[in-house]
Amino acid sequence: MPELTGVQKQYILHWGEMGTRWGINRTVAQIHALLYLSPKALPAEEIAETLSVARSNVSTSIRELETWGIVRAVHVLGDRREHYESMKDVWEMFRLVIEQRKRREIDPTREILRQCLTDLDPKEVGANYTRERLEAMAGFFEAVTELYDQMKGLPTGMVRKILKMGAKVKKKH
Amino acid sequence: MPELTGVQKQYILHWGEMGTRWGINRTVAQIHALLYLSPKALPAEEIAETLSVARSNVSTSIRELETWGIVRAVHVLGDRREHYESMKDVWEMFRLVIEQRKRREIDPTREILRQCLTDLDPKEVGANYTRERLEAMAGFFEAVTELYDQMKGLPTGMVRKILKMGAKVKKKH
DNA sequence: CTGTATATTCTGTTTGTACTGAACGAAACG
DNA sequence: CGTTTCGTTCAGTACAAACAGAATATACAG
Repeated sequence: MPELTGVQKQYILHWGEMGTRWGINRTVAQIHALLYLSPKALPAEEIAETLSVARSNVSTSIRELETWGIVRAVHVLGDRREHYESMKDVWEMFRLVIEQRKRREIDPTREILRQCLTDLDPKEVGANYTRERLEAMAGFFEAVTELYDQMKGLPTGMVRKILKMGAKVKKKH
Repeated sequence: MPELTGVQKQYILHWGEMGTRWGINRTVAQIHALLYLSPKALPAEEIAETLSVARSNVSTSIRELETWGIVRAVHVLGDRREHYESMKDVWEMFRLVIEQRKRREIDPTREILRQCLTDLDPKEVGANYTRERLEAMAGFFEAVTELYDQMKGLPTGMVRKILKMGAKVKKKH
């Protein structure tokens, strides 16, 4: 992946842009896009050059991608540099990312909601209303978690099957 | 909603924190949390005081929440200020947010991917590999869109039913 | 029409994050 | 054992988003 073609550039730039919207930093997203498109693993230096960012930036970004488990270092014979490659299975990549965001964002929220419901003093003003609202919110997060648990084990093709079944159930009503 | 109770404070602060992680600004999220817990609509001033933020900040944040359709202004007899209230149906709220984020983030990405596949010149080096990767990614986004379309019309309880069916299908294999 | 209350827009400031370049450290090479 | 090559960490800088407060606009009351 020496010089980028127009299409590659477009994809990488767009991916970087999308990343920022999802709370993922632009460089991290761009590096991932680059590695995803690259048929072979790339050394840090080449990534830095290709994207015109500092090597230190590449270093920390790669670290983050590794933490997520969607990029890993591989070794090339006769080269002592680390080469980085992206996971290519798109479904698995998103599964990993979602799993971890769930852990960091959904789970703590469920926890807080439970805590709030425990702490809620029935004597204070409006406690009933507050409880009602918190319980509605908590119920939603429980359902989302359930949904996640159901989906996480499913192989790729399975999702579509279930979707079709869902469509049928919907029609009946 | 004059003074906040401990539980309310906890919820609002956490919600603000979560917001930032999802690319939603803290004040917007906090205001939403406040209105969600409030049994009655609140005027801008009271929101500003309760959360200790500038009224201008409240103004723009409310505007954003209104754009999403999860907060609206209501009028109170004998008071010419606008009072704001949050939608209380959690599922509907998230449906609205997701719908709009999909429009702004998923749809353009699908578009770009299609564009990239069209623009891809078979003659340039590695075109086959690039196409393979882009198609895998495009396929994923198509599936997500399909999933979204299937789900969007479903009433709340229906989701669980489908999940149960999914669980069964899974067991068979 | 004038004054007052409310809402919005604008401008400058603050704050937090991303990033660079340099310093440092560690591993391989000769 | 010194030198070179990589990789990481650190300190300062740059940038973008969020925010406060002032200025402006709008609507209502008397």
